Amino acid sequence: MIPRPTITQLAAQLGVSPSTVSRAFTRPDLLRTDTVDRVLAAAQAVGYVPNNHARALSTGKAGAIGLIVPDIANPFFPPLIRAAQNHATAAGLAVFLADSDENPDREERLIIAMAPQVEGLLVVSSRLPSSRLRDLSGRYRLALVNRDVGGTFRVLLDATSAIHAALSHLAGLGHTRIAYVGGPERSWSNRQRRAAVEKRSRELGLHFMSYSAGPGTYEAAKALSRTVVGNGATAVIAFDDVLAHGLMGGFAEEKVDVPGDVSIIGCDDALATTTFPPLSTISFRVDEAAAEAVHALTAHSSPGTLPATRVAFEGSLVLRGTTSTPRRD
Amino acid sequence: MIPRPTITQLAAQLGVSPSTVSRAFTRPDLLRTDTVDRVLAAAQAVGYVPNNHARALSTGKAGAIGLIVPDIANPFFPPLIRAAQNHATAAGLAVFLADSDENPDREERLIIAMAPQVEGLLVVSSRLPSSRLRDLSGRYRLALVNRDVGGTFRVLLDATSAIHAALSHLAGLGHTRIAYVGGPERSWSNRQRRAAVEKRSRELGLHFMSYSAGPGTYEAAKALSRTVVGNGATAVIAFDDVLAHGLMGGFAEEKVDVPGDVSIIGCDDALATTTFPPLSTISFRVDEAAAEAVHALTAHSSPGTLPATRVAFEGSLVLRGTTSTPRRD
DNA sequence: TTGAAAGCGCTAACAA
DNA sequence: TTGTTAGCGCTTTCAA
Repeated sequence: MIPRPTITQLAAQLGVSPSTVSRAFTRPDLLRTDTVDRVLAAAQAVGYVPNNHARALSTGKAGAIGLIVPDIANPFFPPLIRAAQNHATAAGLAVFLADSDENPDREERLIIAMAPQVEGLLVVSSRLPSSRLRDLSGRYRLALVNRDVGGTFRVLLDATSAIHAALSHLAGLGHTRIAYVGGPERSWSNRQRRAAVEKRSRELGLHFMSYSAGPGTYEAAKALSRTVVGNGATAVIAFDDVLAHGLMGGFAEEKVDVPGDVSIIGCDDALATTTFPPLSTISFRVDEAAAEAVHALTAHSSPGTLPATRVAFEGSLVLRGTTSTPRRD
Repeated sequence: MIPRPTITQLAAQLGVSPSTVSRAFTRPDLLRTDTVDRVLAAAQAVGYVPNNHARALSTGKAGAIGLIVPDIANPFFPPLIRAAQNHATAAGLAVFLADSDENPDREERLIIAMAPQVEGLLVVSSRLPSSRLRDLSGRYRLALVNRDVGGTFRVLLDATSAIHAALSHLAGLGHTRIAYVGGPERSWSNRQRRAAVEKRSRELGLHFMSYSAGPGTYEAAKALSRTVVGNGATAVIAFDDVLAHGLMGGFAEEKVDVPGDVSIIGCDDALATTTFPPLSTISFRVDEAAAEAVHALTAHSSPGTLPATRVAFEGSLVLRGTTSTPRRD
């Protein structure tokens, strides 16, 4: 590992002051263009790279944001992470990623440990109680994603209208018995989606049934598949695509035809067309949501906590191959 | 955002020197236990958290490692990332994650940008040419995963013996025409796996065919499915589970039965039993590999570059439901 | 347009 | 066992 040249060494070598070198990088507008060029060229030549820690210490800006997700292995998160990463990079910031492992205590410890080292934290699909989140939001610069807590900055992926569309679609097909298969109980999205399915089902005069795939895993959903059809549901809306996929796996084993015997609609559009038949789902503009949150964090208009703001992106229903008219009995 | 107390303020408030506070955190063994307790209690009370940047600047240790992967959305990586994260956390280090987007140039830029800010970099499944990697490894503290470049520190997930087992298994079942469906050409794993399949096929007197699913996506593999069976393969070994899954998707659409008409074996065990039928695959001890690499990075025995070392973990064949005897023609 | 100097918060000799 | 002091590398007034 070649010892890294410092700003002072570069300056000495060039016969200028350290401030000049510094300015060549941070405020080139204050320097004559040829000095800037000279400094940059020399920096390039000796492989000078600014020391981020020194800069952070001096300026008080960390040059990084943090990103906390409950489960990186859930296919919903990687696109979100990538988007956040790209937007942060564009703003000249690195990103610290952490996985809370669906554990609220671990999540809180992560927030407290990371917050001081970064300019702000993107907390996605938090599993913390609202009161804790409100409290933490008052102490640290947090942008919540997919968690609707009053008094905080939050960007939401709102499935409500898409769920309405989904139920209208199913009702139009002739379905009358609808099941919702939920995911993690601490998930705001889960609660929101269940409520939307239930409310809209009642409005449309459909019979509503609710199930919970405890931990929200493929396996848990698969284990539920028999029960769901056994209770007469002809269409199911799943909390997310992982659960929808799990149900499909269960149905395949039990020779329950999708969509012949049962229609399925997932959520998140995380699986694209990798299921067979391709899964109908609810799609979100995840990239825009990430951009919004990152932007809020990096807009240095206000140095402290973010203003209480609620931004919601609506999802849209994407029909592929897992819905059809119910089988006549 | 409450302004963060500094070590000096805490010290003043306690009537001790800053060094005492510092030592309470870093070298408590040098202090009387009751002073340590007193300091820690006060720190807790006022919410003091050490400033990582100041510490890093002072000690020269960054308190973080970097992690670069080519595509976070590929299900192979999240478990690896989690494992690395857990081991790093256990060593008191944070982790910076970056996604190179399968782009070698971007990967190199990331290495150069991140290396100075961290204690070391875990570069997973690098897409850079070996010569670049060797060069970068000489300049920065890198631990490569899944890339076998002489002169570097690398930990490999070696599929060779498991592929031998897979081919013996298929040959035993009566298969004679084997196809390999490859992934990203820049992937060392891909080249290694293809070579292993080819070599072993010849040894067993099997007819070997090679295909490439260009970008290594589900869709690319799916598009290849017709060709593969069309050319008479009765068994296919895929570069990874994503490709295996894509082939299964294609076969399902074309009413080609798995494993009745064609047997499939994937690699990485990234999909668990979420396919139907459950995918036979090659499984690796990813967690151990990550631990090995993180450990090498954090073992401060040597401060500079890591020693040239080659650690290989063998994979194992996991038979689930996608292989059987070939259909008689 | 550039330089001098102070200081960001912490650690680590060296003293006491 | 604790305190004093001098930086770590950078930015940023303030002067020139």
